[in-house]
Amino acid sequence: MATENDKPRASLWERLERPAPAQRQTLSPQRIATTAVQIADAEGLEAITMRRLATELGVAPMAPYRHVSGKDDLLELMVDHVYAGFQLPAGQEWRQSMRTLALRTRDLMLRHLWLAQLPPQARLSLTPNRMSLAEQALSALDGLGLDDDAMMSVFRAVDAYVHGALTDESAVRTLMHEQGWSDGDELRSELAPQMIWHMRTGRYPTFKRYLHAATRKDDAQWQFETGLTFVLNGIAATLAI
Amino acid sequence: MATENDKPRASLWERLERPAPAQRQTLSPQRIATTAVQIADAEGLEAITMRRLATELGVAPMAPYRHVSGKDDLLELMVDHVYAGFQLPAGQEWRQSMRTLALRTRDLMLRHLWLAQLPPQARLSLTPNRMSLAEQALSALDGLGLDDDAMMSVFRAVDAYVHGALTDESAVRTLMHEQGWSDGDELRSELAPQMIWHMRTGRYPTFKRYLHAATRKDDAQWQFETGLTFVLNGIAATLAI
DNA sequence: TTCCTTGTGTGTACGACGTATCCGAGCGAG
DNA sequence: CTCGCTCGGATACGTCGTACACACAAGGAA
Repeated sequence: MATENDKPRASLWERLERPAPAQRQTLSPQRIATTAVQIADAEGLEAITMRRLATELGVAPMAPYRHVSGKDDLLELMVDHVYAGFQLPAGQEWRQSMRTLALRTRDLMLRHLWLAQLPPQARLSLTPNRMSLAEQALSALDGLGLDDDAMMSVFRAVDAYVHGALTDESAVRTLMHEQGWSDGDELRSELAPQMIWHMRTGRYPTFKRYLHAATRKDDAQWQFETGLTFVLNGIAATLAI
Repeated sequence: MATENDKPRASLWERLERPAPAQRQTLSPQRIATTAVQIADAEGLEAITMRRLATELGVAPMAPYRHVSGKDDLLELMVDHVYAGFQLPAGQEWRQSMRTLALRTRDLMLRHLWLAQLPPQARLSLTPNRMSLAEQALSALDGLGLDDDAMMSVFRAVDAYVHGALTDESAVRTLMHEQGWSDGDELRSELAPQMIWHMRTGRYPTFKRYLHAATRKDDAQWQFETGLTFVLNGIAATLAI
């Protein structure tokens, strides 16, 4: 016969919403999520270890497994935790809503750099708070005369841009954090030898010119907003909204 | 005194370009890169293990360390390897160039799903082939009357959108590959219980409507191109080019 | 020739990791 | 009281990245 997994065990979110039988224990999904997020914020995603988590919780290594089925589950829980309370102001113009969505997502991802490094499972996970965010975004696009595919394409385009921009931005910050570099100058001075070597090959004249002439090289905020403006203007121009 | 790292050991790329002293050995960075990429393409990034790599090369576990300083170095080598030969057709309109850049990057990332899962170090690494790509993209934007910051912002916006869109797309494919699901139907039928449970909560009416009414839900290519059109139209409209 | 340096692969070993499995203590329901 | 459930503890296994000491080969200097 097949393996005995016929009853596939209620999903994480389903279990969480059940009555909670006398929640008096020292461990709970909430506490686990909070602690794990603290660790990851302070020391990066690699610091997230079932053992480290248990230590931080003052508990044996296997104890968290009672509440979380494994590391993948833990990561999903963390994602949902940081998205809690993400609210989009209602009743605004679509453009303002999408802009707010983008800026708040950026803030969130800069506060939790590990969000940009999650494995595929955790990226795709349909957590309640992320579902809620999608719902809010879609309903901000409702009533503009767009069909459902178009509405989703707008949301997805903004979301894709934001995540793409933030993978870069948080990779830089993660690197700085890991190396203990404090500002952009230190970063540049450490990476300079590599860059200089590349430039000396003479293969990248346009890039070299950029390095010398650009004035916004380190203005991540400006770069993000400039790209965001492209995206929003493109949506408006293409869909005539 | 400080640690004795005063001479910081030539960078990976610097070493690679040196004359190569009698390349008669069984191991070489090329062979290592090719083998590692094969493994990752076939079995995903988690299958990349120094030991597994060594086995595949028919060599002792520690042998590759002679050519690659560690796993991070290996990943950079792999990235450079798959970007080899990425050429943008010259002499085209900026819009066509950016579109080609986007479509080819998508192809590349779908062929090598692990590109979307790299750790921060490997994402940022300035490999020769990626530098060359940046150079080509920037020079395709040269001569349009844009200043250097604007040129880079165009490149970065397109790149950010592509990477953001592809993290989703390759997460889906990675999941399907790992689980052995062959098509989108199987994916959906496996994820359906989760989704149905969420929908039953009644919290996501707009999203639910989308699920029922949308016709492009599974057309990843259409979604990608639609978003890309937004971005390119937005660039054109904003910068008047 | 002989020696010695330099580059390359081998063997062994260590400390961390994720997690399977078995235990026992506590407690509410009958 | 006792049954059975829930929850944390203890132990253990296999795998990971990689430090380290060694062997062996080729080639230039003596």
